[in-house]
Amino acid sequence: MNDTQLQLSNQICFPLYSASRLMTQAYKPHLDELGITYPQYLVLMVLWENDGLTVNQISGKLLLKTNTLSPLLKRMEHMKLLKRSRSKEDERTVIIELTTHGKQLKTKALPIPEKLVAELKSDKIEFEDLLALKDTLCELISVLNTKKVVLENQSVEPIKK
Amino acid sequence: MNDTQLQLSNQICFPLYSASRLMTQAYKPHLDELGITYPQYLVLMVLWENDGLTVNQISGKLLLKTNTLSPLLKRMEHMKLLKRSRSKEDERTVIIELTTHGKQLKTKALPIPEKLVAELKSDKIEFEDLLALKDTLCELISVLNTKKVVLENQSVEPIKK
DNA sequence: TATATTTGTATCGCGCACGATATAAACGTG
DNA sequence: CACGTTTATATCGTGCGCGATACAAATATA
Repeated sequence: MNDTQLQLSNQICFPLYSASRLMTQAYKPHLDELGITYPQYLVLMVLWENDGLTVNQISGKLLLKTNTLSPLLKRMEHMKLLKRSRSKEDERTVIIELTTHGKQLKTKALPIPEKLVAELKSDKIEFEDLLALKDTLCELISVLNTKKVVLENQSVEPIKK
Repeated sequence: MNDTQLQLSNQICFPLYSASRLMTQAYKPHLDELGITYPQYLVLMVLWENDGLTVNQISGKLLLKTNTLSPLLKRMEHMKLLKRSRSKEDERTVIIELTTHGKQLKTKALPIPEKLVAELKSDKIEFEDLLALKDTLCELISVLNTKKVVLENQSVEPIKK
């Protein structure tokens, strides 16, 4: 293990952290016009694609814990963006469905990605770089997400026999 | 503008957001042993490299607003990690200096990056991919950070004459 | 069928992040 | 020197994000 690698992991995580915050900030003025935050936008995107999901299903798609989603969804219900209701088949699960207002926001949200791409346009960044960025990020997420499950299983395994 | 491009900003922003959170989660067990959080670790890294910076200077290095840093630094002072003191030359600025405890943590933090690299090791991710990821992220940060300054200036310009 | 375990969601406490605002020190300009 | 402006930091309110915990419904097991 040499010094290059030692420095690299520091330099991967911090740019990741900063880029993520700056990107969210770049979305903000556009989302402000819809009166929603970035996490709320994520929930809406999931529901626009597939309405009527349970809290657990949204949790799986956004990689957010349910203790983050519960209050988030409750706020969105107060904002009349969606409706929460217990499932008839399984009283534990909560079904999340978009209201008319929630569905209508999709039209207003459609031009946002285009605006962001325009803002990101730069002499320095090639389109191919962004595609490669996306691919590596997804690999990274896959590895980190799998690793987490493994660690969780490891801690559970000794208990069950 | 085709569909691929239209969706790209979402396809970039969400992985960025998820990868950042998962990375912070991956750091957590290691930072727990030092009794610090990831943002606190960032502050320490900055100070280990260059002690005695002002709040503004730390803000510039971490791209965090001072209204985020003020309480963060205050918590770290209570934890006996650093000392805050007003500058003699300019009573407005606050100098942040590491305590002996804060300096000593560096030794315990040194092996952390190595452990993280080991955890990230995977068949799917090449070392070169991580280097490219870092480079593109830094370009992205540069563009987003510059854009923000430009937007701020634009909103100020009309006021001053 | 009782009881133990698992599952799905919610609540609580804490630490960020950030926009808006406040405040005192420093600076600039007439 | 007076006074308006800028600068450095802090405070406040809100919304995440998550670990720990709670709890009821569903499921498994004895």
